Amino acid sequence: MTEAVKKDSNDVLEQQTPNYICGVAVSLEIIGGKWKGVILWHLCHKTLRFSQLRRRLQGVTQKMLTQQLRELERDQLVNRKVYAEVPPRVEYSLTDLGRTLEPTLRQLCDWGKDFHDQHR
Amino acid sequence: MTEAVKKDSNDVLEQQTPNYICGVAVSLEIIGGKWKGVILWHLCHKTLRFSQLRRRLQGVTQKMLTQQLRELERDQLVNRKVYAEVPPRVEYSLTDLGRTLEPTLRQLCDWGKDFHDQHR
DNA sequence: CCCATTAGTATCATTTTGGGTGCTACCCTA
DNA sequence: TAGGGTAGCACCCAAAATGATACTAATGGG
Repeated sequence: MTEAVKKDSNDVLEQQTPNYICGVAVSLEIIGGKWKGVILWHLCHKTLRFSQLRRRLQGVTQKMLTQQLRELERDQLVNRKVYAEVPPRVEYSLTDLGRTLEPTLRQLCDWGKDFHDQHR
Repeated sequence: MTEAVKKDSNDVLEQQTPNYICGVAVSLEIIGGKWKGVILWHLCHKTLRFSQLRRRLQGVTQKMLTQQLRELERDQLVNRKVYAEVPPRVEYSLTDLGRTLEPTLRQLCDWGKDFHDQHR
């Protein structure tokens, strides 16, 4: 390994935020990627069924949406409720844990809009 | 195209956050990925030179770090200051625009830590 | 002289992510 | 009876992100 990590004596005490439990990294693993953040943000506003979500996420394929929702469900941010109806009906909503992301998502949304506006 | 987008009459007025300018998506494009968020978070605390940053980002390769920093610089979140010294010295710091991310990064960090703790 | 340090670049290879297509079952409507 | 709407799954492929490795130049220390 060329990338050996050596000690830096001027630097040892500055390690306030070690990478091995950097919260930022954890969060971005969960809500990162092309769709998850946006999915959660939509579900913040209201419970949606699969097809509603798909329409809101312009450009997402069925496969991707299913996949992302499965992962969010696995991470317990999203509830999946299946109704035994025909045609099928499945509703997605935020769990309590999912709701704890709301302020963060709001900030991401606001910041992103500002950024987008500035860069015109 | 099988994925045709049809109108949903029950749904038209619910489009509060159209995807084509969803701030969340914009933000995640900028700070998403494996390293950018963490890089910014470290630079929030203090200006760092390349090698210091590299030590803090356990596991990053030189190439990735350079690449991510170039993109952050291009997006005007990070300043790059080169000192004409030998051995070379390059310091990275947040721009004013970069600083506007601090509250968001703080929330991401806190949430990520909580999430990490809960899942043990 | 030899080696380490610094901040890179160039060239691969690999892994992760995202996407296209086709299939299903059931019911309703035209 | 044909077609549309629903929420998927399976399979294969393309593209993007990430990573490993080797190389550079200038200088100071031993």
